[in-house]
Amino acid sequence: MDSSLLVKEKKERVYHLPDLESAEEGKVVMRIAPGPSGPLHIGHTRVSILNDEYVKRYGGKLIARYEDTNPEKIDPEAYDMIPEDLEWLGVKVDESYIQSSRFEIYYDYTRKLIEMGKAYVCTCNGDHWRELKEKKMACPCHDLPVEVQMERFEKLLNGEYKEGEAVAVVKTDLCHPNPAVRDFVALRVVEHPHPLTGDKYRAYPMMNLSVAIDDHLMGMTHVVRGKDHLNNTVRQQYIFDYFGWKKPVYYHYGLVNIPDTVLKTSLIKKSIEAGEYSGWDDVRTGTVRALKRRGIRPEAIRRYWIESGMKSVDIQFSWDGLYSMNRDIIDGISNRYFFVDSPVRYDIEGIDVIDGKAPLHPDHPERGDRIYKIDGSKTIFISEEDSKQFSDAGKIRLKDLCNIEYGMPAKYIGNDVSILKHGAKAVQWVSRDSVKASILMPDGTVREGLAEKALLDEKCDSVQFERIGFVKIEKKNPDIIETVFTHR
RNA sequence: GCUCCUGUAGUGUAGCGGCCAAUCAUGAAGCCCUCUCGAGGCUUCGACACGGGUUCAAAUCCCGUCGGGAGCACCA
Repeated sequence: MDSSLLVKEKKERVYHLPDLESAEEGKVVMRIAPGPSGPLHIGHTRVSILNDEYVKRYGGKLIARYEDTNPEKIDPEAYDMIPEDLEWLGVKVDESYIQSSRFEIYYDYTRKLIEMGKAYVCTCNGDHWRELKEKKMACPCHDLPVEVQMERFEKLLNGEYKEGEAVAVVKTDLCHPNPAVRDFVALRVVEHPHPLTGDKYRAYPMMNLSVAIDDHLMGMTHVVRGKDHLNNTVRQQYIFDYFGWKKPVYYHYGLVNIPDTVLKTSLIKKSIEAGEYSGWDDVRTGTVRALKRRGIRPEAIRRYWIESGMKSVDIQFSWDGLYSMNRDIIDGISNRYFFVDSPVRYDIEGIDVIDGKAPLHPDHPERGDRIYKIDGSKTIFISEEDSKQFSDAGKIRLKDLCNIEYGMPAKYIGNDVSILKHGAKAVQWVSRDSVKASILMPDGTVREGLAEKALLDEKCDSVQFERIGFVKIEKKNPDIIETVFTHR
C-alpha cells in the first residue's frame, strides 16, 4: 500500500467568488473610489479586495479614483497613505485619477445637462427645497428657462454665489415614490480651500455627479460597492440615461459591522493629535497599518473577504475568523521561542551543567534546534504565573531542559519527560543570557519580560511565543526585543 | 412617515423545486497526538424567522407577518 495515502495532505481551503454578469475576458474595468480622509481601515479593504480580485480573475484594469470633492474632509497625507495601503494589500492598481483635477469635466457635463433641461440652478433655501421635494413639488427654480439656468450656472462657477446661496441640481422625478431619489444636488459652493487646488474652484461637484461622469468616462464595466450606495446608484443612473450612456453592471454587498474596533478616521486623527494613539498604526485601531503592524497578512484579509462573498445581506465581521485564516498562513513559517512574562528568578542546585534543546518548529525538525547549556550559577527565569504554580505543585518541568523541585534554590530532579504524565506542568523559561523583551497587546498594554537569546538570530519577523501566541517582531537588538501581539 | 435592500447553526458560507433527516469553515465541548493554551486527528453541539399558498414534491417559487440594515445631506 502506498504510504503516502496515509499521510493526509492538509486540505487547501477553497475560496471563490460568484461570476460577474456579462464579464468579458480581458475587458473588465472596475474601480475603487476612496475619499482621501485618512488611511484605509479594515472596512475599506472589502471593496478593494473584491474589485481587485475580479479584475485579476477576468483580466482588464483596476482604477483608483480619489474622490476629493469635499475639501473639508481631506487629509492631504491620505493621497500617499492610501496607495501604500493598497499596495500592501496586494491590490494592483492600473490607473489613478484625482477628481479635484477634473472639475472642468464635471462643469462641462453639467452645462450639457442644463441645456437638455435635465438640470437647474436652485437659489432656494435648502430646507424649503427639501420640504417641497417631500411633497413632490418643484421649487420656483426648477422650471426657469435654460438661458437663465446657464446664466446662473456661470455665476455659480465664478463665485458670485456664497456658500449655501445656490446649487446645481439634477432633475430626476419629483413624483418618484422613493423620496431619496427625487432631484439631487450636483454641485454646491464651498469656500473652504482645497488642499490640492487651493481656492481655484468654488463650485464643488457632489459625488453622484462626478461618480456618474467618471464611471462612464473611465469605461467602468462593473461596479462593486456597499449597499449604502444603492440609492446613489439609482441617482447616478439618471445621468447615464440622460446622456444615453451604457451602464455598468452594479453589485451592492451588504453592510459590515466590525465590532470592538475604532475605525472612524476623524476620531483616530483626534486621538493621535491628543497623543493618546501612537499614530495611524496604533494597534488599538482598525487601520490597515495597524493590522500590518500586528502581523496580520494581507492574504488573510483577502481570503476573509473572498469567503464573505458579495451577498447583499448585512454581515458581522469576526476577528476570530480573520485570525484563524491568518494563523493558517503564519503557523508554518513562525518559529517557536520562549518568552517569560514578569520573570521570577530561580537558581538550580544539584547538577553542574544542564544541556537541552528545543526545535525551532515542532512540525519542521529540519529547521534545527535552539541549543541550551546552563552552567555557572544555573540561573533561570519563569513567569510570575508559572512561579505560583511551581510553589503550589512543588515540581515543574522546564520545557526541553529538565525537571526541578521547588525551593530556594530549586533542586534539579532529572530530565525524565514522563514527569508530565504524573501531573507536572511544562513551563517556558529563559536563562540568564536572555534578552529584555516586550509584547504590545491589542488593547495597548505592554507585557514586559525576557525572551530567549536565540531569537536574535531569527530571520522571519513572525514568531510564536510558546503558550502565549504569535507575535510580530518590531525591533530587535541585544538590548531589547520589541514585539506586537498578533493573536493566539 | 416614505422608499429600497435583506433574513440558512454564535459567526461567515454552500445549496436556488426532488440527490437536503441541509455543505464547509470558524466557534464551543470532549477525546487522541504533541515536552506550547499552536498545528494535526477524531467525536459532539448547533440553522432553513413565522404563517399562508403554488406543486406529486419547497430552504429553494408567490403572498403576508415579524425581524435586521440603509437612504430620504449643499458627506462619500
